[in-house]
Amino acid sequence: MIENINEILKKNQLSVTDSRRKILEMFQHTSGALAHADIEKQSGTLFDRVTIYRTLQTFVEKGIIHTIPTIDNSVKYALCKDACQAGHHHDNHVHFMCDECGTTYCLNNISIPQVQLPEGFRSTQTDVVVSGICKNCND
Amino acid sequence: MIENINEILKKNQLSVTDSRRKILEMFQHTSGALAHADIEKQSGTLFDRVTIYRTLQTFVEKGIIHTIPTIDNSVKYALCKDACQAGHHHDNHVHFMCDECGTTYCLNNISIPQVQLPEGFRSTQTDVVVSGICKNCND
DNA sequence: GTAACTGCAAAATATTTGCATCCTT
DNA sequence: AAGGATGCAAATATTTTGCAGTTAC
Repeated sequence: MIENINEILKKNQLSVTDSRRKILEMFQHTSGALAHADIEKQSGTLFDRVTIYRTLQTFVEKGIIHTIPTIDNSVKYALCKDACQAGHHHDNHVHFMCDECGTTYCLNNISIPQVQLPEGFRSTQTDVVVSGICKNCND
Repeated sequence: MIENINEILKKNQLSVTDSRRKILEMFQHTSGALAHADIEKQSGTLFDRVTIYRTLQTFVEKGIIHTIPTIDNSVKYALCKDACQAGHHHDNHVHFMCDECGTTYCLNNISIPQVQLPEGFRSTQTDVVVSGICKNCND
C-alpha cells in the first residue's frame, strides 16, 4: 500500500512528503469521502491546516481526488478512479450521502444514467447525488 | 406578480417585508439559481448582508427555495416548485451548470432517472447535476 | 544546490450571533 | 401593543496569501 502511494505521487510529478502520504493514505483507508475537517481531526497537530488546504488543492488539480457535490454544500473529496486525469475527470459514479450518519459513499459500480438535455445544451459531466439511509444505518 | 409574492409569503406565515419581497422577486425573475453574492450585488445597499443570510435561511426552511448541489461547492439557491413543502422537498429536477458562464439552470421538464442502489441502501432524494455548455454559450 | 513544500502569521472572505430598534400585523 | 424582522457591531469560521525556513530529489 505504501509503495502504491509513492507511486501515485511520483506518477503525478509530486514530491513525496509526509503530509501528502498521510492524506492520501486516509483516502485509501476510507470507503467514502473526506472533508477538510475530517482530515484535520484525523491528523491532529501533525501538519498545518494550510498544508491540508494546499495538499487537497494539489490533489484535485492532478486528478488524484475530486470534489463531491453535496446537498448541504459542504466540501468533500474522494479518490478518483484510475481513469481520471489532471483537469479531466471521469468519475462517473453515483455518490450517496447518508442522512443519518453523514457518510458519503462512492458507488463505483452503479453507472450514471443518461440524461436527455434540452436543445442547445451540451453536457461534459453528470453527477448524481443520492441521499437516504445507508447500509450501516439501515440495520 | 406582486400579488403572487405576497401570497407566497403569507401562505408560509411570513410577514411581508421589503427585503423578502425583493429577494423573492429576484428568484422569480431569473431562470436559474442565485448565490448570496448575486443577491447582494443586485440589491446594492438596499438591505444588510445579514438580512440576506437570514432571508435565504428562512426561505429554505419554509420550502420556498432550495439549495443546489454544485461541483465547485458554491452555495446556490433556486425556487422550489409548488409541490415543495417545508422540510420536505420534491425538487426532482435536473440542475445544469454552465462551465463557461457559470449560470445554473433548473431543468424542470427533465425527469430524474431512477438509480439502482446496492442492497441495504434506501434513497429519499436524488439530485442530478449536469455540467457543460449551456444554450447561450453554445451559439 | 535548487526547486518544491511546509509552517507560521496575517489577510481576506464568509457566516453566525446578540441586541437594540423598527416594522408588520 | 406585541411579536417578528432588520441593521449594526462583533464574534466565529473558513479560505487564501506572503514569506522565511526546511526538505525532497
